[in-house]
Amino acid sequence: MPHRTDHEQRRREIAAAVWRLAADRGLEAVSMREVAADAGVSLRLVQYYFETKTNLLVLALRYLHERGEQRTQARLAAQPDQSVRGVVRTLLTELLPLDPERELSLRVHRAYFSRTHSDPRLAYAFVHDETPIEDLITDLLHRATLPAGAHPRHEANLLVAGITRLGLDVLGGRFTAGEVLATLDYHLDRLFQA
Amino acid sequence: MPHRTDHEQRRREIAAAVWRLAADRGLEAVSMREVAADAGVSLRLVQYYFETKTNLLVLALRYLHERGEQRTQARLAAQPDQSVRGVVRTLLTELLPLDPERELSLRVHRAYFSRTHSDPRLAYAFVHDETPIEDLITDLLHRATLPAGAHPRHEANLLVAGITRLGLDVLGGRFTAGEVLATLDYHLDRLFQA
DNA sequence: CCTGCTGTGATACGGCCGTATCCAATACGC
DNA sequence: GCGTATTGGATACGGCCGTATCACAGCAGG
Repeated sequence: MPHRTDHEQRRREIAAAVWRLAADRGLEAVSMREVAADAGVSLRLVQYYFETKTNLLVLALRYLHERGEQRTQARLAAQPDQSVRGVVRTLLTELLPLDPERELSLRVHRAYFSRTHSDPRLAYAFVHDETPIEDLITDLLHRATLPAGAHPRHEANLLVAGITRLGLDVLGGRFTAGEVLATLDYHLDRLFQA
Repeated sequence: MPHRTDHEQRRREIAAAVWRLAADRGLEAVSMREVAADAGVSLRLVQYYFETKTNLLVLALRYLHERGEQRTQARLAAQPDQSVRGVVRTLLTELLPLDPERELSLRVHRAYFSRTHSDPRLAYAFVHDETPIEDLITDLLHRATLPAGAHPRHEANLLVAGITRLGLDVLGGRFTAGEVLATLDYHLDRLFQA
């Protein structure tokens, strides 16, 4: 056992255990003991690196946000279609469980969601760690040629809120990913009709 | 038959305590003891009328759904504007916290939401107790004259999902009720333009 | 009148929780 | 090479949880 371990790395490994537990069985299954067991370390270690449970939950969420933003940036940079429509579509499909990683993110967010409104520290982390995507989409829509009378802010608000909810509906089996993508593309067609 | 007391009535009173606790402090604050204290009865009584905690949570949710459907029916019957647009608007504004009763409903739903995906019995109650409103809206849109190329199913899906999410955003203070109503009316204008 | 079922109280039990404490092993600065 | 800060294990503590048990009041039907 090395003397000098990489705290940051350790914390990320333990946070990943939080993600797995929260995604599979909800936040109420995330206890210090369960996290330790899932991460393959002792209870004491989890205490050692995070001090308190609230801290653990907040940091695990922050790490998840970081990873999400990196993923979004990477996907934006990598895609061939750099049109406004293409960028908007990429931003919105980040909110859907289209691969295991995005599905994990969504499940963890769902697990955190309720607690977010009864625990102030979690609420802060939940709200402040992410840039409001509505503003981004609104700006992008302003930059494009839309049909007469189209209102970027109202369009962005419903798109973001709707796709966010439809992503959760996919998790819950109320819709398939294909159905949601069809709905999304229908609305993009409507907005960006040539 | 019951000896003295009205079981149904008792259960509803206790369920109301569940609502209050869940709305204020989340589902994790709903313990048998807290519910008993909030309802002003003994722990034993809660056990007596509901047997188990899962039962308590499921029935409390069912009562809430019942009340919501009655409220929707009443509002639909009472409103002067019986046009398709008017009915669609009423159905959708039922999803927003526009008065204390709808706000309570929304807060309770938010509290239940996460647990819904880790507890099978709650999941069943959550999904099966409510008629899928998307189908209703889709039918209504089919019945109306929409702009060329408008697709009722896709329009209904985004409207319902979006307004559902925006209602929660109002609870969280990310939007005001006025902003959300403006977004809703913008989209209704778009669909029902004369 | 008594037997028995319904309704209610007080309290006990075992379990998991978050946190705290005590202690052992390591490896670097000196 | 030795002390000491860092890293980690084992275990204890007090609290709340869901559920179970024991006791008992009052009305019902024989």
